[in-house]
Amino acid sequence: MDIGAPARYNWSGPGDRRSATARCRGGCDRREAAALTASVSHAILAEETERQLKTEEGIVAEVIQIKDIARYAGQEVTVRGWVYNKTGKGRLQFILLRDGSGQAQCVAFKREMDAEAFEIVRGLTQESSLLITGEVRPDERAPGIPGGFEIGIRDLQLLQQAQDYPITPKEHGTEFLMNHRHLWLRSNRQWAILRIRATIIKAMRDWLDDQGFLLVDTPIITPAAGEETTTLFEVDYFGELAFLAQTGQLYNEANIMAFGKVYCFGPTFRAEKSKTRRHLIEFWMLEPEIAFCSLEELMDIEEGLVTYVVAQVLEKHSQELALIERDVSKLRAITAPFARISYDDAIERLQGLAEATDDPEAKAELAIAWGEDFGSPQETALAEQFDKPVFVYNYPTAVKAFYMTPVEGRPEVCRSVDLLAPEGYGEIIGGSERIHELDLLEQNIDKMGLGREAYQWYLDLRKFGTVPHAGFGIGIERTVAWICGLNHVRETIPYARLLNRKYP
RNA sequence: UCCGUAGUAGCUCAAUUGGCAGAGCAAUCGGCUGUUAACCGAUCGGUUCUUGGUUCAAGUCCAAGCUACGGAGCCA
Repeated sequence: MDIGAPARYNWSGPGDRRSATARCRGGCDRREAAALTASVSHAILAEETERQLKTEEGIVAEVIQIKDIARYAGQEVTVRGWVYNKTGKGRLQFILLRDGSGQAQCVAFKREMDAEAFEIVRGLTQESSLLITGEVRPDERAPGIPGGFEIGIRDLQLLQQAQDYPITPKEHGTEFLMNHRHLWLRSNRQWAILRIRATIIKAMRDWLDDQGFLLVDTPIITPAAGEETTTLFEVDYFGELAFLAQTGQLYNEANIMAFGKVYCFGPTFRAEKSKTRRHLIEFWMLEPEIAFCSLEELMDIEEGLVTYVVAQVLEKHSQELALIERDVSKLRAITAPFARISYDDAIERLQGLAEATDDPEAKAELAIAWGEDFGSPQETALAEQFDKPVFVYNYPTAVKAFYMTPVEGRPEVCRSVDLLAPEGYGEIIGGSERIHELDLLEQNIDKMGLGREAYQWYLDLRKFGTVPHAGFGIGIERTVAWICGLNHVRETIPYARLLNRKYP
């Protein structure tokens, strides 16, 4: 469990008025400064004021980001941020200041600074906001991100003295942390995960852009179901029924006929009553779609995308991966090619595993007959046989969506492929060749009872220059959970929407 | 929706066979010149999830409900 910012402080009660700047910018008396706290605080935040301050009395030096601290060794700088931790040793005080880019230890010696400024340091509470000015010096004892450098405090300006920050140094329960998600984001572990998430999304988009894909946005409010009607959120669209999108795929199929290779990226919504570590009600998905593409070519693309994303995270986030204690040797193993096994083969392997085990419980969990879709324990058992993601292709047509192409001469299976992540993270990608023949698609829509009217535009695509094509969807949160080694997707998104949670 | 576990101080938890409601952390006050979730001393802190029941006596037993967590199904 993640712990919050540690803090120890033993001075400054609620009645104290310490939220004054150490020195008012007009050179005014400190008592006046206290009275002016609010207006000064606002002013400090303004860019113009910052420039003014630089010209006065040396309170503010060059404002830097803590991630760049090593470049400023020996120089006086100003950092702006929040108190992540404070350790008092009497006349010596340590502040761990975070500024969003990193963390730096700031050290206050009573003898070396103004008495009142020192008292402000002594009274600092967890998550109080302030500006600190002082000299950067290398010190191998200094913790931080990156660490190894600290700031000897010469002066500071308190913006706000925080009171009773709820996330304390000891462990907290999931419910408490999720109720305080807006504050939990400040904790190291959450900070690291969400930075990696951003890189994963950027890497996916960079790779696709470089491969000649075009980002083409698809609607969030849609007139018809993408797949099944039971899992949709309904929207009142000026008196008519509409739905929140659960996929952009059908629109992607229209878009490839205009642009060749496209992808959409956005939130999708599923009103499923799923309550597992792999499910969110609102989740983000990236969906590429390619004209003139076979299932084999689709697997090549997925493999290229996933290996690039993992490599980018390894290259850019060694610091964050260390912070969340991810075993990076497992990630370094993620290189092409990935194993490709058929559904038939997968069933045989699972039946073999079930036979091999003596544990009756495990035997029951693994039991599967041809034609059934994999359950969660089966998916995990299958993926455990590989130390890389594994492709499983040609699933039974009956368990897959209506638009997937049947295999020629063997219509009971279809040209579909899932990518299962290792370490029990399950399916992160689902994709297929799409049916491009009008008759067959119409038959399937009728068979599923979906109603042709709603799919007229989709059927049009098979009338005006239809071509073989394929595409897939990759779930961002599952990918982040796997790459970060998290046991639940709720930590992979800033504000998770779960079965019983829409707050904060 | 089903199965399992839990709900006690702001947080994380303890409380023997049904017999005075307890600790660590946080907060508050004091001490400390190299801390890494610092440490030491003191103080403050309670509708034991709710409702009803059994009992001389209920945090503990019974019933119903609520909430959360873990798992299943469904899926990315």
